[in-house]
Amino acid sequence: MKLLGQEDKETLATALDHSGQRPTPQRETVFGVLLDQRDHPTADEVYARTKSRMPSISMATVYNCLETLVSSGLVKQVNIEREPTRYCPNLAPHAHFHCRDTGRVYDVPVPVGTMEKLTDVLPGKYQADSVELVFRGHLSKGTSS
Amino acid sequence: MKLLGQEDKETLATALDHSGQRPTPQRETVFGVLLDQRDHPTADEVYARTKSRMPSISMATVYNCLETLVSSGLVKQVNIEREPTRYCPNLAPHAHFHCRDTGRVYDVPVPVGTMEKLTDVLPGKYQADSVELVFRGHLSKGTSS
DNA sequence: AATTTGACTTAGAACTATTCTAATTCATCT
DNA sequence: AGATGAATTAGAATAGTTCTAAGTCAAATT
Repeated sequence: MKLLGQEDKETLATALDHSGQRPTPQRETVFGVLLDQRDHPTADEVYARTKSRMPSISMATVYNCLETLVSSGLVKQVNIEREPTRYCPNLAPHAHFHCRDTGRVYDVPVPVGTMEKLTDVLPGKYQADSVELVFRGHLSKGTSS
Repeated sequence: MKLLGQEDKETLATALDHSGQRPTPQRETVFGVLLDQRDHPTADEVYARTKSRMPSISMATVYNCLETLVSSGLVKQVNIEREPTRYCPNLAPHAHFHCRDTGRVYDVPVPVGTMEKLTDVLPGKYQADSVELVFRGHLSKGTSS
């Protein structure tokens, strides 16, 4: 899939507008890249994929667009160890699994309320507004992708 | 406290020996720095603190020592967002709280079994050998340090 | 006790992901 | 059409960390 659907386009426009920013072809294309292949690409990977759809785009713009998308709340950054930042358009609360063999990062859905429940371990003085849960390990063999 | 106690020295020697490495004055001093002030210092901070006890030490050696301690299992790295890596000699399973105001990182003790239990959300093909739980937010006012 | 060996330390260069800068382009508003 | 300001761009700069190559040191061997 090459272009952003009408629905996604409106999601983007609304979210950007809400944070006082404008939809642009570059932002739409980058957003489309993230929606099309949800494998937590790095900025480099987003750049490569975006360039194949819009050859004139620059790395700086990719970083700018990603930052814009993050600030508008449409995309989340995923940082694991000291590896390059990855980008994730999955807005539902979820955990991540980081495969030591391939370096790949997988979304792990969690039952509703699970992430919020975790804050129960926090002593009262800590007011958490975000919870991050990352597993690291291996995929059992016989699994693909 | 300036020097490593006999007990800690033996812990260090044993752990290093176990991974085929040697205890050295630099490694002992860096380890002592981490044990003395458990505030998740960055390499820069460890360097500054170590230098005040052993002025001739170099940044490269601090990185080397930290890496040695990590590889021997005595110290854990704590990575939050893209901030500099922090170092933590707390080996018990625990979570972290990252204060958005100060950037400080706090250990959050969790009930025995809690971290392990989290792996229940993982589909079978994911074999986790480590679980990382990080909260981000603010400290309610009226609390110190 | 001198020599060898190999691990450890060190200074500085190199690397990499990301951010910054300053110039240009572009769309919108008068 | 001209002005305004946001967005894009190339390349320079930055920062944390790792690498390199030379020097040091302690233990093992002669």
